[in-house]
Order: sequence, then structure tokens, then C-alpha cells
Amino acid sequence: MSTNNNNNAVNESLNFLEEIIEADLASGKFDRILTRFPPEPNGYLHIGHAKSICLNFGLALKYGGKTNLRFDDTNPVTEETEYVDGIIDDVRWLGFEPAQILYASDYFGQLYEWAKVLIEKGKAYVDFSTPEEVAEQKGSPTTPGVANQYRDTTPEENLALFERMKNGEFPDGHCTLRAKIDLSSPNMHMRDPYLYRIKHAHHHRTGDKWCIYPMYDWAHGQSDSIEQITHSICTLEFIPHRELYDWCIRELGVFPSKQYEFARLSLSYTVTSKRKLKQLVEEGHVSSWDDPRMPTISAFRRRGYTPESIREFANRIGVAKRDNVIEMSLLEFCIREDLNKKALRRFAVLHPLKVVITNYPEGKTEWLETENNPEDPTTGTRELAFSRELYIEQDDFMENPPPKYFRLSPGGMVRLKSAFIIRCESVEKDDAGNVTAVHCTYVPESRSGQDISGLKVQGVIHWLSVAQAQKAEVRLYDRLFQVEDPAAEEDFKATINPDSLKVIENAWIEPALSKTEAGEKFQFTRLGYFCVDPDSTEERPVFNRTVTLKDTWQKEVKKSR
RNA sequence: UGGGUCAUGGUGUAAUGGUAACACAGAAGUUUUUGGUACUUUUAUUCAGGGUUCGAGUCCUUGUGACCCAACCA
Repeated sequence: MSTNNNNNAVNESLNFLEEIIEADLASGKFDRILTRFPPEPNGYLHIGHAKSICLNFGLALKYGGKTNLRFDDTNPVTEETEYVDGIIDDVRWLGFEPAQILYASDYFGQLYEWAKVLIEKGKAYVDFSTPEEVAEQKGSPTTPGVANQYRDTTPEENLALFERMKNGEFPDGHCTLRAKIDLSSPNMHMRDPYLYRIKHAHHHRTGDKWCIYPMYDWAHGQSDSIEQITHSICTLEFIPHRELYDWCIRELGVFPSKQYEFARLSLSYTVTSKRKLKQLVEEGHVSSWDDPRMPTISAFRRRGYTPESIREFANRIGVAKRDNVIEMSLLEFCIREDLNKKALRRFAVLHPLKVVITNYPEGKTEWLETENNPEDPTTGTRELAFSRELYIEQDDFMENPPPKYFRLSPGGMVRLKSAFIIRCESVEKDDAGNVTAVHCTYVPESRSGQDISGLKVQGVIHWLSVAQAQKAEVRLYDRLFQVEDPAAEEDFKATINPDSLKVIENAWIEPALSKTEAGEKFQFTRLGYFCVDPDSTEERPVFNRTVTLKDTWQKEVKKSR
């Protein structure tokens, strides 16, 4: 686990949450810590949730505590078990094991009892006003709210009414239970917030047992309290809820969990809003929640990101209270850094150009050794077939090269990686003038590892022997959006990148790549990191491009344009 | 003349009254049979004004700006 350990150097700086925890531990306020990750099961988890997961689990790990996974399932109409399963998978895939997997719905009984306690104290009442009336009565941030007739109902009557609500005697929306707090509070959340609403809906866990469901504010803090969560960490937009969170716990006299807030993650060139992500899926802009262009955890997994890279990313972005936008390049750095060490190198030619070695005997094949990963010699070597007809990348040949182009061009020489130096003698063209093949001669004494040719070439390119090459589908992904902050657009979908996915139906791969399993990761030498997609079959392997290699030449080309 | 949160290089995050640093990104270079990796060098930062102090990114004050809050969502 890449999470920090507490035996680090003394001067290692702490983030604001670590400071709070260390102070709480030092003062004896707590002798252990318990955090929780509380997703609502109404969608798949995205990279922003990954930040929260790494934070909550990471903090617990650092201070010898634990973390619960608790589903905030208080709204039966939007929540589904499909999402519950996906979320559990994602948390485990990231590398964290919850101390307990719990549900806010487990506490519906207790929450109901506590609501009655509040009513008995005269701190809650059943309100028959419409949502419009309530909004009206609440006033505005600049004008105080006004009380309605229901606010003065006696506890006895409220108790009876609340029981009738629970018993299903009223239709949806007929009335609500509201806390009786302060209608003139500058904090709108304290102006008699809703505690319960009526929904005759089937719940994914409690079935039809309940027709009244607690609101977030009545469920969350108490759930924390029941579990004895010490540090309840959430995002900034919940700051105004904290006063209410504390009020509920105080009125009930239960375990005083405390809420702390941090700034959620924003990633450039993407959206992290469940609503928007759901739209992308439902309207078919992407194929699924785990379409590799999505910023969901499951999509990153399918695309070829490792859990280690995402945890490293979470560590590097840090945590604070100010709004932030993280550049995609940091995430890409993290996955390249990880895969550079782990991924075996393989040759693949995505856009083939045929090369004929005119001085190489027809029918001859020799096997040349090449390294599996220069970063890790323990991964050994493999053999590559070499013969008269080869494929190279179209990009690696130019008839009229610009300055500093050191790949193949007429009359020029280049090294075929782990093989021989070749010289371009002539080109074949079709009627339209496109180069269809390149004729070269090779230098027999330039064989890699036994080069006595004395020749020096600048360029090294990858290649494949035509006879042994096998076909594969390769999916090239690019950013889904063309603008840095799609969410700020009038219509974020109008900024979708039309080239976010390019499918290469007929790419060539080396034989060593033909038997792979979904999820396996490779570096296609000089091209990038690729991951075997679950769509892969034995007859037709499918690879997803996780990320390209850093390409300073491409940058150079773009600059000169 | 509602309340709240936050302001440090392009982007993030540190510096806890004592030399503004680290990473990513950018630029230049060395090495290299991946124009990758590694390594070296380098550009660039405290929102503004006032105050306290020997000394302020940090404390006080006044502004300015951004974001959040008036769902029977979480």
C-alpha cells in the first residue's frame, strides 16, 4: 500500500485532517479512530470518490484505525443493488478492505425511535404544507421565515400523526416530519429542516417494510454516531449541514461524531458529477459506465490503470479546503510511472507499412532475442521472428522528412530494434502517389548485440515479421471532452471530442501477444501502454490504449506547424 | 448592510512569526538499440491596501475575487 506510514521522518508535513486527528489522539479525545466512506448507491464511483476512499482508508491506516463502508441508502427511488455491488468491487479493487459493510437502512428502526424522542421533546412536528408553502414560509437568506399552524401541534398529537405516517395512512407527499429549530437562522438548513418524507416505494434492502424514509440530515450523523465514527469526512458543500449534524447528535445525546470537510476533486477535461455521467451512459455518448473514456473507477480499471497508480495520484494531489482543478497530466504521469516498471514490452504495428528487405533470402526466418522490460532484467527476454517482409509503422517513414527526423527516409538508415540496420533504397507507390511499400537492404553484420558494422544510426524503430504477425483490434482513446471545464459549458455534451475513440480493426501484434487474459497490461514499444479488454477473444484480441508514451518528437512536430 | 468556506508559480500541495519549497506541466541538455526511462540544469509564486513586529505567506484590519447554501436529493 502506498499510503504513508507513521514512522516517517519527523519533518514530514501533515495535511489539515492529519493535524486534527493527531491533536485528538494527543489530547485523549479519542484513543482510536474510525472513519467511513458513505456512498449513495445510485451510480458508479468516479475518480473523485477514489480521492475520498484513499483519504478515509488512508487516514485510518496511518493512525491504526479502521474504515467502514456505509451505503447512504435513504432514498429508495434512486438506489439499486447493481450499484451496491459495483461500489464494493471498486473499493476492493482500489486495495482497501472495509472493516464493515453497512447500510444506513440498517438503522431505520433506531432512527424512527429517535424521531419520536425528538417529537416528545417538542423538537419535531408533522407538517401538512406543500413543498411550495414550506419554501415560502422558510423565507430567504435575507428574510427570516415564518411559522405555520403545524409548528404548534402538541407532542402527543405529533406522535400519533407520525405513527400514522409510518403506518401508511397517508399518500406520498401528504405530510412530512420537520425538526423545530430556528426559522430565522441565517443558515437555511436550520429553518425547520425535513426529517422524514413519505414514499410508498420498494427499498433495495428493507423491501416494503417502510413507507417513510429519513432525509440525509436525519440519517447521516446518527449513522456515524451509531457506528462511533470519530472523524466523519465529507466534501465542502456539506459545511452548512454541520450545524444541523451537531444539533441532532446533541438533542439525542448520542456519541459525538464530528464532521470535517475537504475540497472535492475536479479533473481537467472531464466531468465528475454522477448526474452528468449517468447522462453520458443513458444517452449513448459512451457505451457503458465502464467505457474506458469515463472517469469512473471501473472505467479506469478497464482502460488499464492500476490501483497503485490511482492511490499514488490521490497521495500526490493532497487534500485541502480550497477549490481545485487537477491537470489530467498528473494522472497520466502516475500511470506511466507505475507501468514503466511493471509492463512487459511487446511489438505492435498499428498503421502498417510493408518493408521488403531485398538482400535477405526469401523463405529464411531467424529468431532474434529482445528484452521483456529494460527496467526489470528479471523479466528476461523473448524471441522475435525476422524475415524478408516486415511491417513498420507508417509514421516511421517519410519520403520528405523535416529536419531532425531520424527515422526512415529514402537513402537513409535506421535500426530495427533488436535486429539490423536497414537502408531505404526505393519506394513503391500506388496510382494516387501514396507509398505502399518500402524496399530496403539490411546490413548483415549490424545484428543487435553483435554489431561489427561500425555504422552509427540515430533512429531505432519497432517492426514485425509479416509471416508471423497476428491481427488484433486496438482501441485508441483520447480525452472525452475538448474543453478544460466541460461542466461550465451551457451544454457540456456539445464539447464531446468526436475523436475520443478510434478503433483500429486490423493492427498487427507479435505472436507473444496472442494468448492474453483480460486486464493484462503491456507496453507496445514506442507507442504506449495497452491493456487487454474483456471483449477480447482468442481469435480476436482487443487492446485498449491506457496512455501514450511521452512523445517529445510529436511535440516538436506540433510546434513547427 | 443574509450566512458560510477559501485565496501561495501554468496546476496542485508545503512552509505552524525567522532564507517561500516539493511534485506535475513548460524550456534546455546528458545518457540511451524505445524521440521511452534515468539524470542534470532552468523558467515561474504569497489577491490588494493599511496595521502590529527587529522580522509577516502566516497575526490584526479594510477591501476584492471565487465557490457553497433557500430539493419531500445525497
